[in-house]
Amino acid sequence: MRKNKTYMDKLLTEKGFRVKFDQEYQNLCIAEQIAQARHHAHLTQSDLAKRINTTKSAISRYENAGYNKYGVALLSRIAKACGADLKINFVCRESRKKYQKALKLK
Amino acid sequence: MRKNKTYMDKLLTEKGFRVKFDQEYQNLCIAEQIAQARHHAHLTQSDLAKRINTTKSAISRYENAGYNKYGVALLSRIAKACGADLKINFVCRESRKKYQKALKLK
DNA sequence: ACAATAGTTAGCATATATGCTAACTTATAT
DNA sequence: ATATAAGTTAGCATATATGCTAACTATTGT
Repeated sequence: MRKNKTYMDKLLTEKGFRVKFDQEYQNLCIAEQIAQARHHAHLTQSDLAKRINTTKSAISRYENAGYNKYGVALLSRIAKACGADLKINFVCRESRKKYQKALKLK
Repeated sequence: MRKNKTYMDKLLTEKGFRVKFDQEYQNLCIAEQIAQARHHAHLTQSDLAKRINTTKSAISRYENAGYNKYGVALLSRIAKACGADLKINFVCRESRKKYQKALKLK
């Protein structure tokens, strides 16, 4: 993901922004997390690609937020190569409400 | 995932248990989380399958922990149908250490 | 402005995920 | 014991994820 023109920037110029944002929020998060983890490890897309035996185009695909077909296996390889662990959790909406209430969040 | 004979039970009878456990821990977690979320929603595999327009065999495949080829899109559909949200996070090992230290965990 | 590095995109081949059917095993209830 | 429901497994067809190349655009530094 380039620094100068983010996916958010693109979306903000489009109609129906809010709708798309809601639909793609999950994916946006994944894309951003990959880029963040990679930057945190001081790696270029090419560097990361080499570490996991793929090419920079595959990394770019994952970091561009229109993408929505992530595989857990590849996400996990990417995370490890960036010195991170991939955590996947099913968060029950009901228990989250309780949690938020307990913490007096919104 | 059946109640009476779990994947853990199977593993415990095998040699090299620890090695396999470490390798498959992530997947084990996903499989278990799906089953837990489904049970929490009081759904059978068939029920869940209908909700997301697939079949019980597909659900069973995901709940059986030998599986390691999860797609985020399908996981997300499953989570929603169980009243849960799928959360995916890149957890930096470094920051986790700090966190554990702060909490005086191991 | 120029070169070098970084990131993106399109398009293709192949591997793998998903949906499906049907037969099987296991659990539950009567 | 039997019937019914629940879960598993195998095998197949199709959709899609992944790896790859090559050309393109953007960024950075001099």
